[in-house]
Amino acid sequence: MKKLPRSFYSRNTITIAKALLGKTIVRRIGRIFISGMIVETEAYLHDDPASHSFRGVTERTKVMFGEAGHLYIYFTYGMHYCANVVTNKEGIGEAVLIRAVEPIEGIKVMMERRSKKNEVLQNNLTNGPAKFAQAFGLTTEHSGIDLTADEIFVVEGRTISRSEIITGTRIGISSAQDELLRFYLKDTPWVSKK
DNA sequence: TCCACGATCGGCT
DNA sequence: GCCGATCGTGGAG
Repeated sequence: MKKLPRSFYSRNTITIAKALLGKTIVRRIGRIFISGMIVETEAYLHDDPASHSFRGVTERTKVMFGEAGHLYIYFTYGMHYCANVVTNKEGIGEAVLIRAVEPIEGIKVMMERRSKKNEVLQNNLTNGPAKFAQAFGLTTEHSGIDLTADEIFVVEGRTISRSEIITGTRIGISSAQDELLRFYLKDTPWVSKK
């Protein structure tokens, strides 16, 4: 399957947040493939007080201001990582947070990383941004990786119709709480819990 | 230097 | 439903 090209990522961030739904994100580790269908995203914009880019370029956030189509991963709450896709033009500072995926390949590896039993049956493996990052083994060491290269990338998945996309408010933020910048697929048990 | 807080999760009541 | 874990980041002083 074909990787999404740079041009996919260097567009309007909200468009990309919706367009990523149904796509498959893949991590390759040697011959092992871990993949999942993206079912929930959030957009973080340049003039958005909830965005890490809001106060300008810092050591942590500089990759958000870099070229589109790279990963921005940050560490939070002293123990969790969250992964974003950098979007829009270089210098703008926007990204899409991947909040949840439906596991496809590498489920055994994901379960080992999450070190929990029956996670798949309970849809608990990747239904949250830090759970997804943990299952895929993503940390700040992977921040800045180019998604058009071979280690982590996104490919076409299921075709999603407009009516399948639910829009809502973002989760876990303390400013801009009313902005409708969260998008998820209807009728899937793999979205995060509120 | 210091320190409050966080794009969360899981366990406990 | 609530609360504690746990530490890097960056704004304040």
